[in-house]
Amino acid sequence: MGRTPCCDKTGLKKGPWTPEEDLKLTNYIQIHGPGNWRTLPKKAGLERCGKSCRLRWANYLRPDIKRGRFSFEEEETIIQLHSVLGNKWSAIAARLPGRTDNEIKNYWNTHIRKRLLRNGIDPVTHAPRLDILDLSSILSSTLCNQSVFSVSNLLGAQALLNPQLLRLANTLLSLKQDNPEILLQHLQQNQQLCSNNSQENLAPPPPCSLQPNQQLQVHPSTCSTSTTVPCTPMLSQMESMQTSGEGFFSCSNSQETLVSQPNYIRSDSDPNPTVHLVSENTNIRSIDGWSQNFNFDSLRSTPISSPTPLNSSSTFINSSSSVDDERESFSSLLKFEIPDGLDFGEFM
DNA sequence: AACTTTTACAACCGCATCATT
DNA sequence: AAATGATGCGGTTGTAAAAGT
Repeated sequence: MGRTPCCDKTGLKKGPWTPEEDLKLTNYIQIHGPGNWRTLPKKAGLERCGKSCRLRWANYLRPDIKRGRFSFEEEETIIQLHSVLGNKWSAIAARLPGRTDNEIKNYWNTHIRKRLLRNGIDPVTHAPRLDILDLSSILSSTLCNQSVFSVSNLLGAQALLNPQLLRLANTLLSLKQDNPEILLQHLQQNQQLCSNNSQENLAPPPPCSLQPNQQLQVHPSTCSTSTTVPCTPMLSQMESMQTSGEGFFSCSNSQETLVSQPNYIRSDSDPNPTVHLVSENTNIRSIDGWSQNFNFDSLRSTPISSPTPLNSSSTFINSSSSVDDERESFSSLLKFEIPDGLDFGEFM
């Protein structure tokens, strides 16, 4: 069929808008309204295509646009909405007053997406990335079945791209080599636990208990299907991960510090659908309705001394490091709700 | 200080959808 | 019902500023 271009582009200006152009466009729209975008440039005395004018107005000149940095609440709302809506930026923007789809899209691509990736979360699915998930699954499965305990099993099933995960696997192997009897002893315990758990699958897994100098004590809640990460024997490894600031697991030998990766729960019975971020190791139902028996320890370590209240995002006061880093630390701990007006039926 | 690389964001482009004729 | 036009959307690009070497 072939369509004519939205406007005759010959002689039309492209590129950044000048203040004069902005003024012309703003003045025109304030007096006449946008009307027909195609004819607007001519009427307003602009050498731009209508599409360009519309975009400039919608993304930059509109008076109700809120400029400046995204707040914690806005950012978390974006993440939540994106987990429900995907890349429907206009739909997301419609729920963030004063923000444009373009702005949200840019912010997602330059900030949020990268942070999620850094934290081991797939920004598309909002689920933990497979390479990490697989390792924990493999470890759990392996500890439930020592006959397959080998590096090749640890590493062969999936490419483990994260060097820290490789180190973790290596630590397990070292433990096997250096203290085989201890490992065996605990593997037997774990097997027993596995079989117990397989009989009482609904029981919540005991947390990764940890005491100074304690030896391997792993509780894979549901064996191979669980992603519980054994943490105790790799204490030094974990601690080094923690201090590196990039740890995927959170363990401490002074206190139990287990922080879950955020999980999304949709409350189906609620007339106003609400998506919660929870930080508990529990069987939950995700937004998509698929069962997410997900028990993945913190993707980022959170020191015990953290001054931040676990459920408070809005009351946190920026005190030292960069805002981004703090957001990174706390985003997994936040609980918030999608605005009441959100109708999921719209998107399904 | 100069150069290179990275980051952030405004703007563009092509396509899809809706409205009108 | 089909053709055409207008608008909106999302992916991508271009570029200025910042950061790093």
